[in-house]
Amino acid sequence: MCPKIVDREAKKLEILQAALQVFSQKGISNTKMIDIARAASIGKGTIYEYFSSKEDIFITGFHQFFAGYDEMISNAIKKQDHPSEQLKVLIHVSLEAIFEEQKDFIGILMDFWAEGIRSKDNSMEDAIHLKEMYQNYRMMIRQIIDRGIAQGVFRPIDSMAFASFLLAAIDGLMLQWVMEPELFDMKQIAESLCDGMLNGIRN
Amino acid sequence: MCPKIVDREAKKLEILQAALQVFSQKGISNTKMIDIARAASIGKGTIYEYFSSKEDIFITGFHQFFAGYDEMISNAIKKQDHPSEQLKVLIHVSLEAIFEEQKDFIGILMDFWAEGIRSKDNSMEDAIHLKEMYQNYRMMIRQIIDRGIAQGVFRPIDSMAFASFLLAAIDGLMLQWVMEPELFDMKQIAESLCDGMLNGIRN
Amino acid sequence: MCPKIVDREAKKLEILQAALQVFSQKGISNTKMIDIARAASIGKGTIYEYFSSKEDIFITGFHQFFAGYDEMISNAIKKQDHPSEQLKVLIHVSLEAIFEEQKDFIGILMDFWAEGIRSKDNSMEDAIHLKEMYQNYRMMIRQIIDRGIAQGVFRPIDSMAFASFLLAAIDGLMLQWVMEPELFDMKQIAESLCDGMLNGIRN
Amino acid sequence: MCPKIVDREAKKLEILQAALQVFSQKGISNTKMIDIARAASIGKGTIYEYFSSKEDIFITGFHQFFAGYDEMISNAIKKQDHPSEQLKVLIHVSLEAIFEEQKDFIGILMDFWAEGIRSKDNSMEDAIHLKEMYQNYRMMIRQIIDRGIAQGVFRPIDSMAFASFLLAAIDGLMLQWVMEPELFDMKQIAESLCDGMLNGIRN
DNA sequence: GATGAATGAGCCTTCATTCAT
DNA sequence: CATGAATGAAGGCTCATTCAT
Repeated sequence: MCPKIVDREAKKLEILQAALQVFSQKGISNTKMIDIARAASIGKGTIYEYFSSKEDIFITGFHQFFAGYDEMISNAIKKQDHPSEQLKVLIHVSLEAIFEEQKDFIGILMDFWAEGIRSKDNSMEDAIHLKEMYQNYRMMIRQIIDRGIAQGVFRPIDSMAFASFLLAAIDGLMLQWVMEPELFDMKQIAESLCDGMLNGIRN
Repeated sequence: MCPKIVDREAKKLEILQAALQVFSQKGISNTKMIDIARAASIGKGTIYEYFSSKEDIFITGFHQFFAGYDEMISNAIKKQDHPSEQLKVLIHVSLEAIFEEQKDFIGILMDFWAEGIRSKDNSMEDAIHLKEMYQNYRMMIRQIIDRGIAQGVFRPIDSMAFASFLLAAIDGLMLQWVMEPELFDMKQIAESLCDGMLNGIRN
Repeated sequence: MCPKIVDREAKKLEILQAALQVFSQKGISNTKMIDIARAASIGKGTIYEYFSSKEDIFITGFHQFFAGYDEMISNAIKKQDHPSEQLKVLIHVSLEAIFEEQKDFIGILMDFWAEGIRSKDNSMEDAIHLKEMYQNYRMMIRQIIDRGIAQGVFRPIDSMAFASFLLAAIDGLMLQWVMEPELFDMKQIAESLCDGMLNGIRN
Repeated sequence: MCPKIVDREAKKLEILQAALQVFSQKGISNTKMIDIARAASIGKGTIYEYFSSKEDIFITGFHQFFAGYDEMISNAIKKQDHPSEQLKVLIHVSLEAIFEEQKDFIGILMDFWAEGIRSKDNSMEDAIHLKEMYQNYRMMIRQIIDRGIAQGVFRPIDSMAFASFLLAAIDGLMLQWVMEPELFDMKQIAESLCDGMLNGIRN
């Protein structure tokens, strides 16, 4: 709470934002410390006042990125009451919000993905936990479905399998969007996905 | 056609296979030229007799990998006549065959994906064409659907959108499988996907 | 004489003590300015209010260390009157006192030694004068011997050579003690050295 | 025995010699890899083909240096039969030979010494074993003495203590010689040391 | 053709020193 | 005066590529 700490935290965040920016543009393994320093308008050495290594920046960025993502979706869901609406919101936010609010950072999502997958054979495995992140996401979906089933608005489907398919569809669509943004109208795609999914499970 | 050339081509392929093997195990950016050389049981310098650079190996490997993938699917489809069967086969082969026949190479798929996406901001863009590969894949699906519609076995849906969704589901499921292979029984997942997709479009 | 100046000098000394402490523990080239600052419970920048550089600290510490050493021995000798006793005291103090009174600082002696020797090919040569320190020490011994010879208590030996040998023995024994303190009982060693030396020159 | 190995070993030795040369001139911690490379007339990276790190060079050099020293002394002793002669030879070789045959490398002895002592608080302790080297040296002396006592040529003194004193004298004299080479005539000093030591123990 | 020894550009990281507060 | 955040020069090390044999 003392001003020093606030300043340091703020600056650390600033550097992190700069790093995410650069990661997004050049890819993680192509990003040099000097790039981050320049992006943050600081000296190369200053980065090490706030992060212990390049990997530290990556991991911190990774978590911040997904924490923000999670929070965005959680918040959106909490505002809804009805399971159908919650599912709609989840799909829409997952696919749309990120492009609107963090359009610049979409490249990095793919990078984090790749690195996260790669981290299985890595020293980073303990720090990355992409698996757990997916589990959380899957759980979020399952709970919506299960509540919907309990309330009788959804048919008694295998909520786990459904969650996996929905997750797969969202990720897969993102992947295609990244490659050809001009080909996809995300809003419409999201709408279609909602329709398809809800039609399939509505009672 | 002279034997020398055949030999050269054969050796180039051998190196490529070795490279793919190593890429698969260590990730592309963690693979050193010496690793490839050792895997191919040749000298480090010899690689440069067949490839101009590490990037050349990557790009050639990239294309060979996806060409093989494409061919596998194309061949499987050709053996079928009925659009429903073709769709089934496409899904099964896409999800299963790769794991069965190239189980060792699954890691590399993710890597190529990541690099392919990354190549958008890269000098490699002209050489990678991940976009075109996706287009081809999408087209394969569209043609099946369109023929099915023409034959009256499928409802007159938006075949392009359908292809995108199917592609998305396949990619997304793969992604999840890579992270938690033990969680997914691919055969069953593929079956479910077939059912869901075909039910949605069958006339 | 104004209090400010006294304060400054006192603080400078405080920092120097802290520096010697750290030098002793970590070795000189492994000691960072931040270590000294922390040991002195001051800010890193504050050191530069009292010393112009790390080298300045080293040199000042070097001189203070040996000045203290010299003073200790000189004082001990002055309390004695008889040359034999003076020689005994010199040997005992040289070998024992430092371990008893400055046990913590024994590591640093070796470090200063090494740096002092190294300084021959160094920019520090002008500041270190290890050679002169040895000369002083040798002189101290010579004067005792010469007085002893004059008084007829010692045989008319080559006092310079004797001083060198005694110095050599003291340094060499220290060196061995540093490596294996548990192997040597300094008090006993000192006693033996006294006996041997005095026997050799006593009239 | 195959030529490759011979060449590699020869080159490794060449680099080591160059490194020792530079160590000797600039001190170990002031020696940069580029200095060694230039001294060996090779590229910076080439060093790493033969040594894994700067520390590796230091440790290898350290051992080679002392191994050479040991061998020189052992060989000289073996040529003598009588304990008195062996002791004489040991003293002379220890003090003289190194200056004559490796005059250029005398600076490095001090450096290795300093580093060896410092290594007590170091990760290098396991690799350096300065303590063991001293033990070996001490043992060499003890065996000569013990044999002399057994043969009745030496008085029944404490051979361990004697060895320590002799060692101390040798090291201490070296130390002074390094600082003021012009002040000492090593041959004469060695002669005096022989006389003193032998007189003290001869039966 | 095949090889692996040699290379040096380029990277991450450290740390003595500076300077605005 | 005191401070510690900021700095950038410098160093150890890696590795894709070259080239003499």
